[in-house]
Amino acid sequence: MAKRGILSEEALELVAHRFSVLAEPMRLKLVHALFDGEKSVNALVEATGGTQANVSRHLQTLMQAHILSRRKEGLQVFYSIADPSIFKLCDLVCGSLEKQLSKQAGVFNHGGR
Amino acid sequence: MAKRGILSEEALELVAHRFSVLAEPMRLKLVHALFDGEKSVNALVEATGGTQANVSRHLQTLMQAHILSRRKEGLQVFYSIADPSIFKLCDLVCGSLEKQLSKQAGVFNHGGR
DNA sequence: ACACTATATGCGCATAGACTCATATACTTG
DNA sequence: CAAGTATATGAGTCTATGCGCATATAGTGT
Repeated sequence: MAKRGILSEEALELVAHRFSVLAEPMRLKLVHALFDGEKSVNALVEATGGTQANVSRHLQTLMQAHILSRRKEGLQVFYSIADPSIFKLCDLVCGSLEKQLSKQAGVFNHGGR
Repeated sequence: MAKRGILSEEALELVAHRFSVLAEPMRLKLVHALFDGEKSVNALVEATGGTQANVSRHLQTLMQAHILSRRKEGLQVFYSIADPSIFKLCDLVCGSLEKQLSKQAGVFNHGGR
C-alpha cells in the first residue's frame, strides 16, 4: 500500500483534472479503442463513430494529460496509450461498478413480491 | 488481470460518470478527509474550509455514486467511505502523476546547461 | 504549382454543473 | 410548543466544456 500523506490544494487540482479527462464517454471510447495497440486518427474516427473534428480534439486533451502518445508517419498520425496505469484504472472502476450493479439487481430479486 | 471485453455505450457512460464524480477538487478533498474514518458534515466543513451548503451538495453527489455511506445519529450525519476501490484509485492516479512530474523535471535538469 | 488526403483548430451555440444565498427539514432541549 | 442546532435543497448566476461547421495546416503524388 502506498502511503497517503496530506494532499496540497494544488495536488488535488491535478488529480481532479486527471479524473476529468477520463470523465467523457467519447474519450473513454478512444482509450478503449487503443487498448489493443496504436491506431490512426481515421481508424479512431471509424471505430468510435465520432466526427473527425471531435475525435481530434479529444485526442489533444488526452495528449495534454500525457495519457496518449503520438507518432507521425507521413500524412497519418498514430496514437497509442502512453500511461499504462490507465488499464488498472479502468479495471478498478469497471469492477467497482459491476459490484454495485449486482447489488442493486439483488435488491430487486430479493425484495420483489 | 481482469479480462476487458467490449464496452457498451451505456457502460461507457457509467464509467465516465464515475470519473466525473471524482473530477472535482472539493469532492476529492472530502474523500481525502474521510480516509481515516467517518466524519460529521460539520467536521467536513471545517476540514475542507467550504461552505455548509456546498459540502452538503458534494456529499450528496458522492452518495449517489455509492462512494460514500451515511449514518444518522441524532442531529448529526456521519459520512464514511463505502467503496474501498477509491483508495487504490487515488493511489494509482497519484503515482502516475508523480511519475509524470518527475519526468518533466528531468527534462529541465537534462537539457538545461 | 495543383489537387488530394489526413489531421488540427477557430468560432459560436448549447448544456452541465459548481457556487452562493436564502430557506426548508429534521431532530433536540427547555 | 418554542427556540436552537445540524443538514439538505430550491433558485439563480457564472464558468467550463462538448459539439458541429467551416477552415487552416501539413504532407503526398502528378
